[in-house]
Amino acid sequence: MAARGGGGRAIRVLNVAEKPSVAKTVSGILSNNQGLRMREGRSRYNKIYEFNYTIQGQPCQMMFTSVTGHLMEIEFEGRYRKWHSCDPVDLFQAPIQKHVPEDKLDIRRTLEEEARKCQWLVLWLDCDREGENIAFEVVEVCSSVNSHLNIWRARFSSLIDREIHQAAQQLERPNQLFSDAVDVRQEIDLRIGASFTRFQTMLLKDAFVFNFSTDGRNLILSYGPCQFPTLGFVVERYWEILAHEPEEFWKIQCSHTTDEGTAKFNWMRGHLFDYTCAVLLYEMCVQEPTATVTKVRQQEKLKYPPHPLNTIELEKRASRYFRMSSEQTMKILVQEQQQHPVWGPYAQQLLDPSSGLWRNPSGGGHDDKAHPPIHPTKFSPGESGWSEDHKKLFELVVRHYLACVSQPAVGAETTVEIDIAGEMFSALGRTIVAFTPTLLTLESGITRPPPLLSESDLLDCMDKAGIGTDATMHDHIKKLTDRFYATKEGSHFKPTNLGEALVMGYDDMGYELWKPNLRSMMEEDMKAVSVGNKRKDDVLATCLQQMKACFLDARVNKVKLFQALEIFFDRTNRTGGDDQHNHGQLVRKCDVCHDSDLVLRKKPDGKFMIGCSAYPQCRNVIWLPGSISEAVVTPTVCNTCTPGPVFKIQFTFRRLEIPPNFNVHHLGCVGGCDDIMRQLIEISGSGHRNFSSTPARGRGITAPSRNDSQNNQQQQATCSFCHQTGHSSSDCYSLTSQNRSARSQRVNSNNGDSPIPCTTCGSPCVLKTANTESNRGRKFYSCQSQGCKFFVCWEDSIPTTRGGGSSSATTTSRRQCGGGGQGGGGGQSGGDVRFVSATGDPVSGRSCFICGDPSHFANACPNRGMRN
DNA sequence: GCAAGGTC
Repeated sequence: MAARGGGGRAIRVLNVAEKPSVAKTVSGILSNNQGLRMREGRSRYNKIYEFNYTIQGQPCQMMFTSVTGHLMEIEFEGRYRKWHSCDPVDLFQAPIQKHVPEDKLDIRRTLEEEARKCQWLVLWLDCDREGENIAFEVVEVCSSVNSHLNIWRARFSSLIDREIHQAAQQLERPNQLFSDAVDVRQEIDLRIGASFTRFQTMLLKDAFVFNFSTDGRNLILSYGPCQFPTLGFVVERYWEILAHEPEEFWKIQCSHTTDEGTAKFNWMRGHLFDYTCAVLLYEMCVQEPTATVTKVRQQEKLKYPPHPLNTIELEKRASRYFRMSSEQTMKILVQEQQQHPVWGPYAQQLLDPSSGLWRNPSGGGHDDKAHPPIHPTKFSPGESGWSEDHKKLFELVVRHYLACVSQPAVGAETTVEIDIAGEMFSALGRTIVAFTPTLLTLESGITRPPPLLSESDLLDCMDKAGIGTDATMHDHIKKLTDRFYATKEGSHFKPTNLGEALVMGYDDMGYELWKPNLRSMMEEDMKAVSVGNKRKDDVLATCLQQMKACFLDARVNKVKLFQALEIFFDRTNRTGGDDQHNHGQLVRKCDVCHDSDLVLRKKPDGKFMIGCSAYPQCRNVIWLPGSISEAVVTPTVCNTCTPGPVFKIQFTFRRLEIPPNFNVHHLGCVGGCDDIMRQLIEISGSGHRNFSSTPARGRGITAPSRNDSQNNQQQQATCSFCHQTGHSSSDCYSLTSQNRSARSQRVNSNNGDSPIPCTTCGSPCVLKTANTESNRGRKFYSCQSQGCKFFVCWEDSIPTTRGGGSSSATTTSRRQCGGGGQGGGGGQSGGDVRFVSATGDPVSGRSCFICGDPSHFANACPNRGMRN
């Protein structure tokens, strides 16, 4: 710390913590609970503590208050807040503002009032990026009323006396770069989330009959950079389960029973999928059954203590051991602890240097900079007023902590390997010399798919991929059920049809928007901003540019979303609200030809028109004012105009092209009842006239053209996917999972004689039959490869004629998959040895090798097994 | 009516 307050007089210091409890605790520590006074602030929860303290020899009169997390929020400027007020793509550049929301205004008043009276501001926010950003929010509020404040940052990671005093004595300056990284995250999250959510919702919500109850709530098909990858994990596992093909395998079981008990030996090949081969080996063992012990290995086994608990690990363990949800766990966490009758003595022993029990905890490799590993802060018997869950959780924290600081457990392990007719088996923990097995059988088993993801698995996936923070992960999981994207069955998550269809739609476009990569890339960029390796504005511009390109492309390919949803849901006769960009949005039935629809379209020059969808056979047209900048058909039906329904249109006019007494926003009707519309046509002319005043912005329809990239020559790299400059396709946020043209070539080149290859892994797809009312009996292809993503397309949408080979599409083998194989599809793993039979013939016409009866296999033979 | 991040 460089500066000091003036002279010997006490200076007034405003201290601000991230939450009320920290303000209270830190005040208690710094004042040593002497002369500590508390008074009310403007906000009910955020008290103000007062005490005297000395910083670097300078007497200080301390005022200590708090905020409750972020003080400010970002939001689009007013005219972009209504869903139909603009094209969702505009949200990638719509102006945004940071403001203190209504429910935080009282906290702002407290800060303003106190800041006016103070010379110093000391920020006691958490020492992570979010905390740094909140610090700057506090600075903004306080500086606005007192520009002379000397601003300091206290850095601490736990509420321990020594650390708090040290932080107060070694004040630093706040770190702008850390805060910048959060500004970038907030803006990207808002723009991507709002644009895709509005797009998806308006496109699909009214276009399908969703056969589930929304409990009276408005259905929102939200997209978020955290919630969607979380859904992705759930769907991906579900697909692995669906794609799992049970496969029979064979293993030789061997055990030896004596008076001391039974030793079970595991076949070191694990299991074989080739029946003939397993039989051959088994027969060799049966004919020559003496087991020779080839190796006895005795070694000391150390069981290392666990790493200290971080919040996520605590949530995972609480979920696994107690079936407590992560949300519950967070709530139950406690601070109080005293001498405990059970673990108290062990703790005392640990602390005794002469016991030699102590060992410094190992590093877990994670550091969020804001919190130390979870540890008991005090002792508590925990008997009074604690719920059972409360006690269990506390015991977990204490026991885990004691384990962390203990020496590893030492055990002895004996491995015995035996040889029967050249086949090796092994057993643990027994010492035997030579023997004839009491049991030697050939057993069959079947591979099982992995289970659905549990909450603990899901938290693990999110943690590994960096999705969310320890405080928000359970919110993202909960959002999946709130949005009807997934259901919780027991402690496992299963995607709903809606959740699966959305992921399928984007996947089929070739996008990885549902995968964690996007968030991981953003997180890397945030880190680069926070250490000064990348500039805030550059990261923002690049990311938004790429996501906008991705958005526009997704809109062009929205038919994929329709196709995916059609598999599960029936269509309504309403088109989606986004349809202006291809087919037009339905306004009413055409009153000239009485056959087709009048639809609202945006022309390439940016002007809007309403014409008959049967053009050029029917040339009916309704003229619109030329001053319209945006027009979107709403679900609202005019109750005056007939024949109905005539859907009202939300218009936005260009301010300079309409008289001042007209509103730029107008929910209008084109059925003839709307005087405002008539007047505006008279004043500004209709859309077919050429106005030179304001060139049309032409947004929304076309993907970024090559001209865009040519205009910007100073950046060399041009992405081959989104055609944006400044990055290559490998760094593109749009993250196509597949080259799109290669993808369509694969489907189109199918000559009908072979099964449709999966566009992801190349393995054959199977034909399935849809079971919804409108598509019942319609066939679609889906990849059945283990661990592969799902490729889906309707059979009748494939342009080529299939020549009698369609039945071959119903058979598939997962071994033909070129890209699958990971993802833990089989419940059985390890030791899989696959044999190709010597003749290469398929194993057919099997009969029991023990008795020769073709009615059963050896595993079901009454004569199976061999006993001494 | 939209995100994710703080926190009560």
